[in-house]
Amino acid sequence: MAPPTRTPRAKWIEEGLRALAAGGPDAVRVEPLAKALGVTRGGFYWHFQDRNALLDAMLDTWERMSIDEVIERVETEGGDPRAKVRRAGALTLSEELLPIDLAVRDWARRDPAVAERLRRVDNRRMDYARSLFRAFCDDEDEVEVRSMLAFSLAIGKHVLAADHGTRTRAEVHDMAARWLLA
Amino acid sequence: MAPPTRTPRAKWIEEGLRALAAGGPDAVRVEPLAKALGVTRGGFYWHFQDRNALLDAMLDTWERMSIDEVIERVETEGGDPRAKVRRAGALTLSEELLPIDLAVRDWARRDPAVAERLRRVDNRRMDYARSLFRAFCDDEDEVEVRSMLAFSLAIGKHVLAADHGTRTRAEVHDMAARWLLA
DNA sequence: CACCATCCATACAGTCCTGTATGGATGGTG
DNA sequence: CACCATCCATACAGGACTGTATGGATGGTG
Repeated sequence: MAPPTRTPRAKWIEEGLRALAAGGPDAVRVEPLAKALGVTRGGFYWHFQDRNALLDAMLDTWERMSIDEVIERVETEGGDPRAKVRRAGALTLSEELLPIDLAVRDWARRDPAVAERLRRVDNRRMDYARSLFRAFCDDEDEVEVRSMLAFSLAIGKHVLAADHGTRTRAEVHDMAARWLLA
Repeated sequence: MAPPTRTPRAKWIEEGLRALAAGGPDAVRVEPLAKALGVTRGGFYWHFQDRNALLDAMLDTWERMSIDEVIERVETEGGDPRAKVRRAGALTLSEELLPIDLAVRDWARRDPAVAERLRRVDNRRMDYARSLFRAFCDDEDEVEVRSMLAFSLAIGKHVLAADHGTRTRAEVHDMAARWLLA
């Protein structure tokens, strides 16, 4: 019923996400992917209609990975709301997910379908952030401002290229996070 | 001495930046650029050694545009520090410069030379932001945090895809900015 | 052990791009 | 008006990739 496939669909998607993270959507090319997997393109067109079908499948798994799994992990681990905010930020922008997230974010600027997906994901993230901030912040405007700033800070941490003099980026990030969670 | 050149160097750079903003570095291709300018590639290789030389030249002019010109304009217009912060943010992420900035930021993730340029630019921006925040904020740690958050917010404003319920993005951004400038 | 689902290799036609070479065209300058 | 700097068109060779077609190979199942 389940023969041990050699290069199943998921492998192509995984390698595709790696390529996306490293070089953007234009770097997701069937031939190099096959080379990276040690095969030829032969099997690819058995799994996928064409290159676009792979791109779609990649976005599907990304959507699941970067929302459902993150929220689930944060909730099962528990902790107070402040800890959860930090944990959710750390998880969604983990070593593995961060480069994909940034690549998708850039991609969304030129592809409306990708933009729509990103909107869904960011909305769920913001909803979750709001729910956490509300636990220790009454004013609804302030909840919105803090959520927005927290999200911006999480992105900015990885996207800004500036130095911070004697401080490290992590130190500044931590001070800013403390400010937002006060 | 200066014959009215038909498609001078600057035209190629300008069109190249347009392509960069629209589709990232991979979209900066000589043939399509020529088509957009209504000529063939004939003249391109007279101005530039190769495609990479154009990319370099584009980054040169971007560096000038997005720092020197912005700071100069903010300083000549004057105003109090809080107004200057807002003005600098609005200018560096103007309709014209924003998409280029985001494209360069993404590009920097996979090209060390671009990353180095971005670092130079972001450092000058942060230095300028710090100098403005210091005008109404004594604690040096707080200056750093506010600068970092302000910069992150400016990026986040354009990069996050979430909605804000009944509020608009501009309203939330304005509330957040007020918070940071308090 | 025959069969069939699953996957792979190879070859081909077609597209789009790069960089180079070469021969103009155009218009201000001396 | 001849000249020269500046720019353009065209043609060529080569590279990387896409999608399709076709003929296997491999291994669990009945």
